[in-house]
Amino acid sequence: MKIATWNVNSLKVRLPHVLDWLAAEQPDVLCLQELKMEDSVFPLAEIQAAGYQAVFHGQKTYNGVAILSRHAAVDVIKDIPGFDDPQKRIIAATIDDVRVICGYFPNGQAVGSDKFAYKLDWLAALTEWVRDELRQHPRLVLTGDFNIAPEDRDAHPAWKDEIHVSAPERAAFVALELLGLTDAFRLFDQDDKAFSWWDYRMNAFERNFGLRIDHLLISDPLVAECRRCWTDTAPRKLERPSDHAPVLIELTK
DNA sequence: ATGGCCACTCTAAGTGGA
Repeated sequence: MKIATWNVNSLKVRLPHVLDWLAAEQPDVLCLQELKMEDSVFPLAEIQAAGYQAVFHGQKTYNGVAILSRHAAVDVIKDIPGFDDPQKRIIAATIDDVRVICGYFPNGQAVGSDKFAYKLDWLAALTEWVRDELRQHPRLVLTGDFNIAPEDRDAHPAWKDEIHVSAPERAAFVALELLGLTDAFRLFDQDDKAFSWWDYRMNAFERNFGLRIDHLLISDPLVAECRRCWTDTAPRKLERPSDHAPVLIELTK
């Protein structure tokens, strides 16, 4: 089973890239973030024509998440239960025997800002909810755009004490791991300076000034089955790319 | 590196992203 995550930064603009990538990589599950569109205009027909089903939770201009899958997605949850939030950032579903939680974590803008406080509140609510989800679904993946680079090696050295790398954000990431989740990327040898996002400005991609902020955290039964985790930088090289690259895991079952 | 980009929006500049 192959499970992927990709912040597409507008599904309207990136739909051709997504369809090409589905055909090339043939993932069983693809989690998308930053759709930036309402459900009424979600391109369901095009995705179905590519051989995928979809559940989605969209929003105009900002946010929006979706799970595309070969097989049916059931027990769908949208938003963090009990957390009052107008921003559409969470969708969860069970596909085959794996619980998939797809999240577009808040950016936070700047350490100490109102948006930073929202990010930490959101992370705390997420953590308590995922604890419950894990009890019900031992085979679980929490994936998406976390907007957190968990360690120094996950950020270009120019990023210091800023948003995405601050101590409170990294502590929140560790709190998720302490639920019994493992950063699949670090199960395997990886290249140095392996990132998943690069700024559109300053030729950041060509110079590899990036961050690793898109993750797949997997529960212990899936750790035992995980044989590969990698970032596919090919879509970042296309004309008019998303600023994020897809990240994938491959499970033996 | 800190800007210079990109997507979006009551199609103008302004907001937000990371």
